[in-house]
Amino acid sequence: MAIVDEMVCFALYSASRATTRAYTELLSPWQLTYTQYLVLVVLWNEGSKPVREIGEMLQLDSGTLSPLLRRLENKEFIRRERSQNDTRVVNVELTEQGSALRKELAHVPEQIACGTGLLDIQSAREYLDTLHQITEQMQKLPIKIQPTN
Amino acid sequence: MAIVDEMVCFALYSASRATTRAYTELLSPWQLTYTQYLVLVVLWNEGSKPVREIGEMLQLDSGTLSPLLRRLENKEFIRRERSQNDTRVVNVELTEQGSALRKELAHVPEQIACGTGLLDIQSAREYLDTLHQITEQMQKLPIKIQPTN
DNA sequence: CACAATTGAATTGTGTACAACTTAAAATAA
DNA sequence: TTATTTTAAGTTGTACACAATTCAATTGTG
Repeated sequence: MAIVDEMVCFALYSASRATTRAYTELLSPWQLTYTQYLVLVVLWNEGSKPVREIGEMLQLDSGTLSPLLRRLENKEFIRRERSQNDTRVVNVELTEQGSALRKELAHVPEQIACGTGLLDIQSAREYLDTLHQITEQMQKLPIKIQPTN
Repeated sequence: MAIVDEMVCFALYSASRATTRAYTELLSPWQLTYTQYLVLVVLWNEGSKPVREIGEMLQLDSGTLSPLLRRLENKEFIRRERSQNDTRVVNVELTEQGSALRKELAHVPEQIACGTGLLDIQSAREYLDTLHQITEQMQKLPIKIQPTN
């Protein structure tokens, strides 16, 4: 059984990489990576957001986000502005160009949907549940001794 | 539906990263990454193999493998030797230490199995099938015009 | 044989991931 | 209020992942 689980992990790793490649290929005319696209999706759906909240939603830390946001800023899809209330916080907002991308990239979800090969919403949702369960369980592994200081 | 498919892609990406983190945490006493572990698994199961074949099995190219193998060689878990027949080919073989790791790391699959939360072989296999299907489909995306030169 | 095309591995360059650290600012406690 | 702690973002360093290129060796073809 343990060997099958390791096969599941490898399959997960392979499927994730294949998916990232497919996205990046689709997004190549805009010179966007999958992770950059994810940040844009967050902003399209949620509006301006501080770096920390984007990080929470995508489970990415500032070590990943800071340089990524700098690149999105250089491409002029986003702007970064320090918050007035709390100058530690940097708010990320879409530029005109960044907002316009939403329509330009409307074909991406459709294209990707062909790639999952999932036929009905029912099975897709069940699939999602299992993936969420794996993510949650893996985040608990390995069972660490809680720091007590 | 397309939105659900994008959710599946993100869930895949999250689950894969959580899995890699769990492995790397488990492997940290040996200073091994998940990808390095995968290469060792290949060698434990298949014996010495040229770089190209390892790359085929893990779907990794020489740009990833060459530096990774150098690191495994520095740790003295593997050796690299140019083939006599075809000097383009580099064969990768386990060292004594590298072979010994197999027993030392026997606990890893068990630990990881707890992390998938998959209860029976039946559902695990079904899950595997779907992951393979996604990987295959994604590799076909986007439908590219075949170069005709 | 000669030469063009292909192959195997390595290298270079870009972009994540992520741990560990730094710095400044804000919240809390003493 | 001062001192301590916590928090937000950025920086540094390591290691994939992968496209593109290089180089040498081999294979194929005329």
